[in-house]
Amino acid sequence: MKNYLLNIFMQAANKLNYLNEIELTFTVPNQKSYGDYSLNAAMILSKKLNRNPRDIAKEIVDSLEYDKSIIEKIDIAGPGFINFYFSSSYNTQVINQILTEKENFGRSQKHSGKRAMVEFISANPTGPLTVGHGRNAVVGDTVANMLERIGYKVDREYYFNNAGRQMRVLGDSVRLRYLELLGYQIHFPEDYYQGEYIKEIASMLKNEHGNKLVDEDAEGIFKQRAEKEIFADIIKSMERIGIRMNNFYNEHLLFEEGRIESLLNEFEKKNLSYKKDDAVWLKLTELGNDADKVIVKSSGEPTYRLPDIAYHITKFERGYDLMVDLFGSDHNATYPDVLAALKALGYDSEKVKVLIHQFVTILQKGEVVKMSTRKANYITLDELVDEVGADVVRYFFNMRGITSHLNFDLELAKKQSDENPVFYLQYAHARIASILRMTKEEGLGSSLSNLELLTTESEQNLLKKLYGFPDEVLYIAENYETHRIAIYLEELAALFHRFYTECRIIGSEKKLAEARIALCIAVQTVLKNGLSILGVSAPDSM
RNA sequence: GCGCCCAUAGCUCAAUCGGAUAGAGCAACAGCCUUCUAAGCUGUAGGUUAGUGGUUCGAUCCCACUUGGGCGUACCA
Repeated sequence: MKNYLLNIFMQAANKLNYLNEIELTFTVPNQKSYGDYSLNAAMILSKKLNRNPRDIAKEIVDSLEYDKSIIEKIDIAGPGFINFYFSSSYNTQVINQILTEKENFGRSQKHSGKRAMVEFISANPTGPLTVGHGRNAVVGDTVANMLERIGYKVDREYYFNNAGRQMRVLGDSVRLRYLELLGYQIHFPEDYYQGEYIKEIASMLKNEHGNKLVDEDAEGIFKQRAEKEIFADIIKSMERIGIRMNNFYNEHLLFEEGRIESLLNEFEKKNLSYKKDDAVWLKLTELGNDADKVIVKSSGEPTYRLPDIAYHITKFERGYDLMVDLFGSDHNATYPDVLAALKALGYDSEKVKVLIHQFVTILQKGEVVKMSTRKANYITLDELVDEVGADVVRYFFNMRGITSHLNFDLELAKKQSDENPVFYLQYAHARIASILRMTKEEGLGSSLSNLELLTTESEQNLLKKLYGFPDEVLYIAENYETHRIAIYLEELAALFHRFYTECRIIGSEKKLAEARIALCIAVQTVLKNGLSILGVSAPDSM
């Protein structure tokens, strides 16, 4: 539909030059009486041309040449909106398209040939994934899914570091628990990892090695084993909600390959760093940021900024056209440093898209749970999946815009699991599957030869909604607005449920019944395609 | 103090570059199953879009200030 409009406007632009000067945005009005698509160009132009918008609108409409069997009428309304009404028989053509393209309906080749990387989760292996990580995990995977739909070849990557103070503390936590199991008197510091999983790992080591490890230090087998077990756990948790990484990038590799060293040299050579108080500072103020930051501490250890920059350079070197980073809001101060440094080094930092999602506030018994992996005060993602299932978890985190703070009331999530909107979508899909089973028994199949019989309001509304799907996917993917897939699907499901209530298939005249079956298949296909972007299953029965 | 994000119906959230009468779900109330799944449908009620000013044909959206909240602001990651 939109493409047709763009076509006729391209022709009109030959006559009216000013149409070339603005971007034409066709929107779906929020009120049906304003047509299927609406254009506000006349109002925008009125300022530029200093003319009455309604006069401009009339001039535009008069210059359009269109097929009356496609566009039924064009109105000028309000201050100068141009409203387009498509014919009902044209609307039905979307069914042919969907039934031909099937799972590819909604895909676009706009960005084919390009490679993207989505970096997400990136939690260090110090403990299980929590509900807090869940939002990052689900949104990251969904962004990756969306980019794939618009043509990108996407890699999912998890960046982590297994060095540093936190990991030393982790190793020592396991060591102390191990000694404790062997009957030693220990003092377990408050700022050590308090979680049960530490004891479990210690217990494994005791079972396998007896008391042979008493003289080992924290950094050796204790830390290594902890990392291995925790990672195995993290990967299992990810798999439960359908996430599979292409690569795990260990920060340590940056040191091994000498990238940290050479990056430091490059900063020095380009006069972007200086020494002060035994530390090395990056001249971020000269690059437009607020303050210079330390990249190598006086102890000789680099701060996280340096490997972060080096890591992003590897992404450029690996040839990605788009690099998406998904962070929680606690990182909102760090990425400008990385981007500024990359730019100063000559990389096109526009190719890096940083998405910051706000935190999830967990409410348990009406109170806010402050999550801390170290203090073992957390609710794991696994516990949540056990409680409500993977589909609900994926849908819940995909339902809202990432800039919104998200309240997660655990009691409510459990109690209302039956009323979660995800079931509304899945129910629509299952209902259609059921219809298809029943109609088959009645000897009815789908037919595309009498689609023009689909003239009722609920049928027409469904058709128009279906038409919008590819545009919607493209828009959402290019703007990283994952939650709008959920909104679209809820609207589609609502239109279907209404259609279901108003329009019967079995019992209708055969030609009409078969056209309606075709419509059902089209709706089912789009529901399934949309749900698969979200990573939510589309059941055939519920 | 400074920076980023947020404030919309009782609750959780939408609103496609600034568009027409701000929409859903949940909760509440009133209806709809001898016929394809009632996990559904229909209707009612619910709003000074935190507040004040500004920009213009038009502001939930942009700007300024105020109030309230989240996260940062480390030689932690």
